[in-house]
Amino acid sequence: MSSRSEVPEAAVAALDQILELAVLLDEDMERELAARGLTKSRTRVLWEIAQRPDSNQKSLATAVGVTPRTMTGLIDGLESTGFVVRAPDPSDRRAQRVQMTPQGRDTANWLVTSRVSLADDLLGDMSSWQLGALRDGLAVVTARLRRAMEEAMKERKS
Amino acid sequence: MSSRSEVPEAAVAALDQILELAVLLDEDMERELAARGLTKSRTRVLWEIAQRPDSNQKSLATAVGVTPRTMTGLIDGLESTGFVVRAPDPSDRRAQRVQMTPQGRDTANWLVTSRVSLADDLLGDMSSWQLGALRDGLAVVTARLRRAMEEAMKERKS
DNA sequence: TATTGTTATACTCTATAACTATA
DNA sequence: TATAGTTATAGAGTATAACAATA
Repeated sequence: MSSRSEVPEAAVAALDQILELAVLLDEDMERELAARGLTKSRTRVLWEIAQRPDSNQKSLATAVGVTPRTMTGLIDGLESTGFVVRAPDPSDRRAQRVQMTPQGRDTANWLVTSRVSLADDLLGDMSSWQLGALRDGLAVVTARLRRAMEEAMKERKS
Repeated sequence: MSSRSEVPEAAVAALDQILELAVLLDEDMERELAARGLTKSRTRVLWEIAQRPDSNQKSLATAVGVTPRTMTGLIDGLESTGFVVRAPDPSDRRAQRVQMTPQGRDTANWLVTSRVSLADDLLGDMSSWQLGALRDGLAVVTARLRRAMEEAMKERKS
C-alpha cells in the first residue's frame, strides 16, 4: 500500500542527496585549500585573476560579485600570503593591476589538475552513458533553480 | 577522431555540473534565509534544537561541530532575533537549556515545508525511475568522497 | 562629474586561551 | 578535578558610507 503524497518522497530524497553531496564537497574543498594557505573566497579571486591577467580590482570585484571594498581585503590577503602582487596601472594612476606570483601561478595550475583528479576519483569508472545521464539530470535541475531564482529577484524589485 | 584522455572529459563535465548546482543551491538557501532574518549557521543550530529540544549549549556545539564559544555567539544571535530563549537547567546550574520561541517553531516548520516544495519545484515531474537513478548516482559519489576524506584525515594524523 | 581604491565602521562566523561558577 | 559557559582576543568575509586621487 503506497502512501499517496502530492510530492513524491523520492523527489525529497533526491534533493537531500544533492544537498548532502554539496555540503561534503564544500568541506573537502575548504580543507584542501586551507592546507595550501587559501580560503574559498581568495581562491575564487585567484581563479579569476588566472582567467583575466592584469585585471584591476574594480573589474575583479564585479566578476567575483563583491564590493570594491571587499576586494581590497581579499587582495590584501592574497598579497600578504604571496599569491599575487599589486602593480600600478600605467594607463590609469588610480587603478591597481593585480598579477600572480610564481606561487600564484603554481596554485592556479594545481586548481586545474586537482579538479580533474577529483573527477577521476569520484566518477572515473562510470560509463559515458551513466555520466551523461547524471549530468543531464543535474543540468535540468540547475536550469530550473536558476530560473526560479531570477523570478524571485524580479518579485523582490516589485 | 575522439581525443584519448586518461580522465574522460565527461567525468569532469559531470563534476562541474554538480559544483554549479551546489553553488546555486547555496545562494538560493542563503537568500531565502536572509529574507527571514536567518543565516546558514544559525539555521543549522535552529534545526538541531528542533530535533533535540532542551539541549544545552555544549551538546548543541558538539552536534553542529563548532566550539562552545562559537555556539555562545550563535545562540546570542538567535536569541536577539527572537528565535530561541535561554532557560536555566534545573538539574545543572552551570548549563543553559535552549528553547524555541513560537517564532522559532514556526520557522522550523517552514524549513520542513520549504524543503519539500523546493524538491517539488526542481524534481517533481521526474519519474520515480529517473529520480532513483539520480539519487543512486549521487549516493555513490557521496560515499566515495566521504571515504576519501576519511582517509585524508588519517594521513593528516600520521 | 564620474571612477578607483582606500579609511572608517559594523556585523557574522570562526577559533584558542583564560576564567567563573558549578559539578 | 572536570565541565558549562563566558570574557578576551584575533582573523576572515561581508557590507555601506565617506573620502582621496585621478580621469
